Amino acid sequence: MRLSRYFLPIIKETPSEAQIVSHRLMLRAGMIRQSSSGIYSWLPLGLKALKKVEAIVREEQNAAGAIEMLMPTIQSADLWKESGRYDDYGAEMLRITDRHQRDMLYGPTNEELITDIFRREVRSYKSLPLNMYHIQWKFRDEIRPRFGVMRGREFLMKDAYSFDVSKEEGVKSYNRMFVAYLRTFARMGLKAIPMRADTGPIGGDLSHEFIVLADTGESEVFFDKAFDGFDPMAEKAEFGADLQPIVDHWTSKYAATDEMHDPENCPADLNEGRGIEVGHIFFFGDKYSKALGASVQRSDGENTFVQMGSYGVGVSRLLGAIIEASHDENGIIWPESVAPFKVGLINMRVDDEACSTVCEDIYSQLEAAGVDVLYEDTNERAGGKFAKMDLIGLPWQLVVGPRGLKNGVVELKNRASGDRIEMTVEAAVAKLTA
RNA sequence: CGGGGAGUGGCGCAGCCUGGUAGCGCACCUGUUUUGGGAACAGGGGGUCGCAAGUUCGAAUCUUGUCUCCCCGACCA
Repeated sequence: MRLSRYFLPIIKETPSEAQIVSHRLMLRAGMIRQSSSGIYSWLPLGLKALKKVEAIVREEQNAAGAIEMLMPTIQSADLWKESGRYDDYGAEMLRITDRHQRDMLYGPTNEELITDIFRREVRSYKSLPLNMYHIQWKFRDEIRPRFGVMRGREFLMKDAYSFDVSKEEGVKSYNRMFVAYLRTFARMGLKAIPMRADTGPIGGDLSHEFIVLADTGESEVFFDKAFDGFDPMAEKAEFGADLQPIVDHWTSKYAATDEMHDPENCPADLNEGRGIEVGHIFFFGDKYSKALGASVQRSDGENTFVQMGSYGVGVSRLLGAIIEASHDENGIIWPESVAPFKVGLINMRVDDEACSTVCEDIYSQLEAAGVDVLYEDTNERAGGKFAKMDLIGLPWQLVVGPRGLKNGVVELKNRASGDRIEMTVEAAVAKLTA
């Protein structure tokens, strides 16, 4: 992408409405713009990063055996009245009336809808286990939206729903999601710790929140120092195998948010910090299947209410969480796996023919190799180009200027480490396409 | 919902107390000189001052109402 033809509205000053660093940087880097309180438009750069995060979530869900589908944002109130949550959910649910005066709502979650689909179609235990998910926009009319996309009213969420014939099988489904979540967050460069959670309005008795550590997190967290040495990617996840040992490994050590923390009954030597909840998984048994009459016939011929779990990831919130966890005073530092572009190609002198020729050549080579590259080909001054690249935080900056070209070199800068290395064009292209 | 604050060119703000027809910085456009860490000079465009009533010869400024946004608290992926 050529920056001269891109839409990247940078803000030099610190926006006054943004209190936390991820919100400030997302506004400044031209990723998002607020549309109304807690509701945002995703500008091209922000959308690109959002799609990267979404792709990782999707890959790990698929790997764990979940099947993607898509349910609507607008739902009929009927199912919610049937489950009893139409009244329970309260003012947080955005209620809408259509032209025929039918009660509708903008979905805050999808347990009812998925259960309805299930009960209409599935009759036999032979169809189980089943886990279906979608990645869809949700709306919860938060009392007070804040922190940009971290707590918006409209947000993108991955929610998966598992169906099993028995509690034992249901726990296996739960464990698959548990491990998928460990991998998902790790791949985004995040350290996420599963913590025993309050099940809240969704209900159930088995539940974990996945908390990313960040100073600006919303809840206080307490966890065993042993987590410092835990690496989710070290354990090879074989989703067909018994995952209980991995889950046990991660849940045997103490970890709790403030609401679940028990100072009377925890190890003495704990890490304390703040965290951002980026995922929440529940096993709630037959709570919804009973309310909505979703049952299957077992091999013994008896009918049984299906055992369900639900598994959420705050996809749009993750963008904020990643930036909270990875930035410096100059801007965002994207982990390569979720960076909107892998490399920013900086043409120091657009009006210098030799310089531009080399840049064009590098640009087409990188594009041809499938490298996501943002070519800074504007007429801006050097300082502005550097500041902008640091702000948007692409992992690599390739600086091409007449000064270096005189000696046959370009400069490759690593955003995270700040290291700059001079090398030939060929070496730089080779490094970036490796 | 309770408490606090703010709405004035795209952004950040001043002006309001003490009414007289709107200003600064950045951004934007043109030109010239510049060009390796957010350039300089000159010229230029852009605002019915959130909205609505009212007071007044006259309202950004005073009064009332209303909408929106932000911050603190209770609630949430």
